[in-house]
Amino acid sequence: MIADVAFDAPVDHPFSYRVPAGWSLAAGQRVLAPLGGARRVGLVVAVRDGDDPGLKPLLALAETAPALGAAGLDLARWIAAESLSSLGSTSAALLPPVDPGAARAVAAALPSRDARAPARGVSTARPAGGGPAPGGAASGVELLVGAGRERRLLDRVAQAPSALVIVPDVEAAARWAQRLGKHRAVLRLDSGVPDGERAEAWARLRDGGVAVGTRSALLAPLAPDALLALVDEHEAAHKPPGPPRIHSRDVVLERAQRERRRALLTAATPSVELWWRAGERGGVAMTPPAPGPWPAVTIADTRGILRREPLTPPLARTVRETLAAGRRVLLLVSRLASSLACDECGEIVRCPQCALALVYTRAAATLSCRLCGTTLPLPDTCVHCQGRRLSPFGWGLERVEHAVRRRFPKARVARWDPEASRGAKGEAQRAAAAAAEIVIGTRGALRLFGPASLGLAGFVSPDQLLRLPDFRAGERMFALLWAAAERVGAHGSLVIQSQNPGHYALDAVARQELAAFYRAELKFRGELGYPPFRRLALVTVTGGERRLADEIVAALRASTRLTVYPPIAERRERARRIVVKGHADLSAALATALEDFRGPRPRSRGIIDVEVDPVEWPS
DNA sequence: AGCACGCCGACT
DNA sequence: GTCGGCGTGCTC
Repeated sequence: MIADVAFDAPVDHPFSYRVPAGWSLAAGQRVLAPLGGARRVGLVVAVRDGDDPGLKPLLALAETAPALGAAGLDLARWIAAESLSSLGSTSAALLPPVDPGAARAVAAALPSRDARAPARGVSTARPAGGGPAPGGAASGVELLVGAGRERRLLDRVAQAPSALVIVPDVEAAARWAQRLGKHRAVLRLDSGVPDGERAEAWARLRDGGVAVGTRSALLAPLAPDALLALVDEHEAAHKPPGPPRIHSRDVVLERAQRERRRALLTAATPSVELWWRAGERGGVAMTPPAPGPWPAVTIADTRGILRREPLTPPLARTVRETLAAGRRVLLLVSRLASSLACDECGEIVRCPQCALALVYTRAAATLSCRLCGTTLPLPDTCVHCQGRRLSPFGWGLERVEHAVRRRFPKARVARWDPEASRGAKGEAQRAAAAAAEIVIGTRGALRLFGPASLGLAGFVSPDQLLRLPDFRAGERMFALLWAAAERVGAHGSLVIQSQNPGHYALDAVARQELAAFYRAELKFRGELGYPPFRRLALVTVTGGERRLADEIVAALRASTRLTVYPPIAERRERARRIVVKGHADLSAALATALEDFRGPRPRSRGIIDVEVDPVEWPS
């Protein structure tokens, strides 16, 4: 017998090994094998008949039963293909860590057919989870939005015979394990528990039960009637850098469809992509959200002012009233963006083709588009109001803190700095923030406050988010404003200072009307050919010869399915970034176009990195 | 990804 | 005369 094994390495072809006599081995099982002189863990992707004396033998089993069944392995293949990544790196990121102790024990038990090797490991065993639910009647994907969505998810999981709940990060996993664990035991598949416990949870879940995990648990084998859930779909942590290079939501939707499984997704502010799929044709059901507690929302126009003083009279007044009422204040400041806006009307200088905020380079006195690469000289006047003052002005944490201390000298003020919020320094800062009456921070500071614990959330200049050179800038701002409103609740205030007071995102928050935002945003996305109507990919070319990037552009241009924007030099010198726009078949079109540059015998030196459906736009 | 092999500078 | 820099290339 020969086993084909995929490794966590940037080679996307498997390596073949001889299977020692007497072993029971199945695709989806991890093994230890010699590779490049080292013992490495790999995933068996196929077992076939044959005998090649030139092959090295496998060294040991890394687990007694396959971590993935046939369906799980196939889903991993789909993710790898969809993200143009290797199956080895993709599956390594989607499996629990191998317990080295257990691996040794398994090795010691072989090659004798020891009773400790469960029958499940035999290649004729049933697929480990992933089989279609009997009858197939239970399938369906539902999006839960609005007030009470988490309560509804808890109820639905409580009613389900079995469930896998995917959350954005380990902290959320601990929190949800506690919430779900009130009535029944909860298996944890995230890195917040010891590896042994995690591996055991992975193996037990296929027999039923409720499990919580981060995206690394997306392929966990499930009982046929298990519910699949994804919490806070809008969180960026569902697609962090690194493998698996796909959004967890896309895996959940694909898995639900393949396995005819019920799936629930919750979000305060769903991604535009998901909201669109919740429309008539997308196959995702959504109940219109019922209005929940909402603060009094004030939008303060800052056009033409706000150069010396970060707080407008409405915001300053509300801060004073909130402090007088003995309640806490959070002032939200956004990171400075390197783009220009009109001081008079607030209009942001944008690319005429792409509508992205143009990146302002002071030294070169130019504006350039991060998508299409267009570079323009600095304009003299605002295209909207003919105003003559265009500036990169913005408020940072320090400047706002200084101004607030001057204005409210008796108040306890603390700054919440995302850079310093970890470690011992973070603890001190956390304590200071917990005792403060006014906290000045970035979006991460919202986590400091429980529901309805805030008297006032004030946005000093959320327009800075709109100035980011990202087509999701509006979505980001909307999500942040909405999250703040939810934290304030019914008995507090939300004050939004803005140079764009008529922006549809502000209007939607003020009216507590989710649909109003998505209507306008989808119109914008459709007109300019952004997701969800078209798909994007970033191709970054590093190293190689000068001509490599040009050759790749030529290869991509040859595809009728792709629109290619010329390369933009990255800050890291020698790296050049190409933006590609495509359709639903983007991954396949990219794979075909780049065939000669990838694969086992690449025709070129240099690193070609492909990020499909990027969430974080490099700026 | 590791890890080796491979040709050009500062050391016992 | 060697030790070692990490640039290219392979790993079943």
